[in-house]
Amino acid sequence: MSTLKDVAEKSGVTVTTVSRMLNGRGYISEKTREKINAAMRELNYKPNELARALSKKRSNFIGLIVPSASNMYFCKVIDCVERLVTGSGYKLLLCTSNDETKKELEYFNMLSASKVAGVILASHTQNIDLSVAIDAPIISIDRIISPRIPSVCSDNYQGGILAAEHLIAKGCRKLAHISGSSYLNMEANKRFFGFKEVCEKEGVPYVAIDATEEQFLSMQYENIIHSLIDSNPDIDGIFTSNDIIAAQVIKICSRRGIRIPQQMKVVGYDDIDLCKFCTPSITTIHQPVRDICQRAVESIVLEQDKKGIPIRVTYPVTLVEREST
Amino acid sequence: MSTLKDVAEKSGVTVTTVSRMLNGRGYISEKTREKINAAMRELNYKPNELARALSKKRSNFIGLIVPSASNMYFCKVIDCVERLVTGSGYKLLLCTSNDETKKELEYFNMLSASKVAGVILASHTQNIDLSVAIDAPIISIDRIISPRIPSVCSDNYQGGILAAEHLIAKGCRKLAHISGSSYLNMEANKRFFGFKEVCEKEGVPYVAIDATEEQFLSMQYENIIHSLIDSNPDIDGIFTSNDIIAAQVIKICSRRGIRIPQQMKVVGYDDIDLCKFCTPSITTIHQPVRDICQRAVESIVLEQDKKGIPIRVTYPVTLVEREST
DNA sequence: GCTTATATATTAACCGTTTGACATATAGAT
DNA sequence: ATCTATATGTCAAACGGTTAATATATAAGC
Repeated sequence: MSTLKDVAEKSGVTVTTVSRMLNGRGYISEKTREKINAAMRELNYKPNELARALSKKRSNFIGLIVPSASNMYFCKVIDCVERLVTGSGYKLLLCTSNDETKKELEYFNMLSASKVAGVILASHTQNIDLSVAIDAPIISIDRIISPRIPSVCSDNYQGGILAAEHLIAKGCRKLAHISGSSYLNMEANKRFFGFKEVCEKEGVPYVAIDATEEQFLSMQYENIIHSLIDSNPDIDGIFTSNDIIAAQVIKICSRRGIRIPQQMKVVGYDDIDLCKFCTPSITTIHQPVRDICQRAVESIVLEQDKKGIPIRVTYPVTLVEREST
Repeated sequence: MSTLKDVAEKSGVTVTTVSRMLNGRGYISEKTREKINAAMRELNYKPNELARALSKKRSNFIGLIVPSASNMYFCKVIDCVERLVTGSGYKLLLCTSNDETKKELEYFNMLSASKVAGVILASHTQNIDLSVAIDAPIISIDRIISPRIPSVCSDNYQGGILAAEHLIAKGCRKLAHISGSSYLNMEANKRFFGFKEVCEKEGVPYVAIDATEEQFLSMQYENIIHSLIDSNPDIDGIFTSNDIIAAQVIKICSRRGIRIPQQMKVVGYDDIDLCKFCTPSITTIHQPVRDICQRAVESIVLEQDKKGIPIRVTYPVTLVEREST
């Protein structure tokens, strides 16, 4: 593996000159530039990123912490972030925390030790001031972690409003809401508040139940869905806080012979691919994941040059109507 | 941010002593060990991983290249690999190649420049000898890339056999096979060969169609499914090369009023979460993703110490029966 | 008491870059 | 011919670790 020194020797200049060219500082004659380029090509030179980062006291890694990579919503986040990070000349260090604070802290230490350029947090960690643990910009996605850490969210409150309005407009007389684990993501609770507000304004009765953290991670909600329907057989519309719950509602209704959308209408949340693949396909609230991720990555990149970034950014959501309503 | 030197000064020894302790080389008195530990704690010292890697000429990053992170099968791979990599003291650099050779090469150069400890390839790159591009162990998942690059696969041929046998045992009289893009993953083609062999042995007629690369990436197979059914209205069993196609078959049958499993039986491949969430749920061939990933990560770790690893490893698959058959 | 083995600490070079300080060459202005 | 800008290049010290070679202290063996 050839080094800067090899390139310098081969092209008859010093390492400083080569480095200067590589980093676009100072002046370089066209002739020298040519010589260096030729040498680099000939030696198949690739700058050692570790040495470079050590010297600059900053790597071009960006850390992304998600609870899990097997949850389809986070997959979308991972996919978007990876493309954006790479597109901006950085590299993605992926961390899955299982939503455990202990693991999140370990990852923070690890990322800090690798001198990452920034961290994007899509995992919980309520009320922990992580900024002390790392000397790099942090930004959280769809969660507000502490007053000082910037966040980029979608309009969860509005999402709840859209869902409730849609169900009511479609003729539902009694609604239900099933949330993910409200403990894990306080922001997402706003979906319920929006939903609730509309129900109350329109005088439509509703019930609400909350899944546990364990259910969220294992993605198994059958039990609570069954008991919800058992104890409220008159419900004709369900708004779920994520699409995975919605898919299971559909499954259970089908088993129980409840026809969708005739007897029961379902609105999910997130708009993951699953919505399209289900039969019937799922009406849902579309989160602008791409926009959110783009903002997050941009923030990290901008903060490299100490440019100020807004502390709170909110993107609008939209309702996507499919077969389940 | 404190350094080794700070720790050494604070505990009244030299950096070598501290480093020696950190790396568990040579001898350290219990007293010294205590002093150093106290100093490290007090200074909240974290070794700079970049410096360490530079010095050792090898980082503890492991690169994973997948076509896309939004495909549910690869999500599972990402999730498994991340956990295993972290569990072995490494960090995951995630790369999404879109199955483009050019991008894969770029990623290889990038990974090489970051002195990764190894690369796990779950993306195509047929017949390119990537080992020249990087001085680190490479291992491919579910693909055979070149004679010299080790791979870990599941038994695709057997998967095809299980699927066909199951459909025939369930009473199907005419079968169809829809493959992903056979161009992208030659290994997966063996699923068809296994399927074909059983059909021929049992004297069951079949048709086979192949999706395009574009369809694989966009996950939209509706067109070919419609035309398959249009031109072969007598098919009563379909074996698809991945679960996403299977979900769409179910969707289209439902639209066309073809009842599943009564009039049409469907077997998918991979056993991603989607199978459970679909209505009806999907019978599929289960790939032991965890085992495969574990083997892959272990291989990379073992090769750090130049331990030999087998060039080809194959894991068995199983059929998981659900509602679609 | 002297030699040897074992335990512990030190010095300094190296990993591959970046970069501030400084040197030299060239050309234009006076 | 001298002075000043401007262009081009060089030296050497960081960055934060690792590690081979070497020195010193301690205990054991005879």
